[in-house]
Amino acid sequence: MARKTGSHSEITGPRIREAALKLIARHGYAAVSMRQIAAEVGVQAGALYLYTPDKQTLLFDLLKQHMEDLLESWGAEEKDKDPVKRLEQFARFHIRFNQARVDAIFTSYMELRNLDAENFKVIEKMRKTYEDELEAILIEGADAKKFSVPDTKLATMAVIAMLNGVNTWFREGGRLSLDRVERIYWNMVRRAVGAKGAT
Amino acid sequence: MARKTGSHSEITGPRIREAALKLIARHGYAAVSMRQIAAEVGVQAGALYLYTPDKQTLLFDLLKQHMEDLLESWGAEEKDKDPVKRLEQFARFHIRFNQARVDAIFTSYMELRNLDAENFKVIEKMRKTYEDELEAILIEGADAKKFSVPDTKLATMAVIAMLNGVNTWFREGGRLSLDRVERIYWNMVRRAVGAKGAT
DNA sequence: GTCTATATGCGGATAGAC
DNA sequence: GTCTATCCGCATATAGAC
Repeated sequence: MARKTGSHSEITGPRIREAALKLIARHGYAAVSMRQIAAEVGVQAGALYLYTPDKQTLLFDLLKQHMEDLLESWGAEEKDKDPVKRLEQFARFHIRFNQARVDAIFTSYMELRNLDAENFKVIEKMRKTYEDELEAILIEGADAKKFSVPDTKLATMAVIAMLNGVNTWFREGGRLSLDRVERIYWNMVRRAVGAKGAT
Repeated sequence: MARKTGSHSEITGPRIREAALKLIARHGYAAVSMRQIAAEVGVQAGALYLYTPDKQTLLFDLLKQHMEDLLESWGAEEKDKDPVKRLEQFARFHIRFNQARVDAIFTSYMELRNLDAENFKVIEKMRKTYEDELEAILIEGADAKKFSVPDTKLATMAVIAMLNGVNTWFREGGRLSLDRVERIYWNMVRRAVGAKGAT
């Protein structure tokens, strides 16, 4: 109400991150200039520095926010007790989450090398935390003789890589619905880890 | 013999591509300058333009040469008649080939978006050709009831994504030998596509 | 909170000497 | 075949007006 004309701080911040994410996903961090981001938002380049101290921090904030979203979203899922069911839940969650944020996912994988050393460590730790969630399922299932995995670490990496692959080719409105893709991938994951029973 | 002092054309060309690949893999195409590439080779920036008309063409040549290597190497493999054995052959070939050229593989995936439209089409076509090699194996095996895959296209993408994932974590001299990794991944691939018999 | 103007440096690419 | 010198534009980031 008492807001001054031309004052938009509450919406400009998010819009900058949105624009930055979109442009960086398409062209890459190094190839996108602060001027381009500003133009996409509809402000001048100098105005961006009211919201971020520098370009590097902007990138870091994008990746950090994404990882927080990911960890919180998975954390908020109601987990099934059965490790086989929980693995299905993870597979479907991962595919759906990735598909809903293609730009953030793509950027998170592509721009890691453009983080400076300290920022990199932070993001890597969060990624590791997420991978550990999957590995914990595999370990529990293997201990209960419900999975047959010679190496849970490798199986973790294999499953995540396979699921991530969906984003490289899936497009809404194509040949297959996302639900069908989830089902087919879950079936491949299930067999890859030698899951017994359930589903 | 009759070569002039300071004339190194036969070795400078390859050295430029080598240096460019190394730097681009580490920092990204947009982040690497022609001056940096020149410094890595030990020449001045202007000299690079004797070997490439511009930076874009240099990137394209790197990716194209890599794809040619890939297609030729797979083409040169003695193929087994049994689709199950041929799938194992493909999986092991893919892991080994990728591991022997981490920079080229990484760059080929990361820098696609930095190719201009025409160059992109060329590389995409070559990539498609390679993927079709895998799909052909899956189709043949599915027809012979040796695989159980509801969708050969998805299975192709899933297998390639899974195998590509090895490069994100495998390091020579680590916990596992490459041969052991190949064996474990082949086992996961085999089960993911529901392969009967053999191994 | 945003703009305009600007400092300062690096980018790709080319010209011409050796 | 390579080097030095250079054109010219765009980059990040900041200062100060409104």
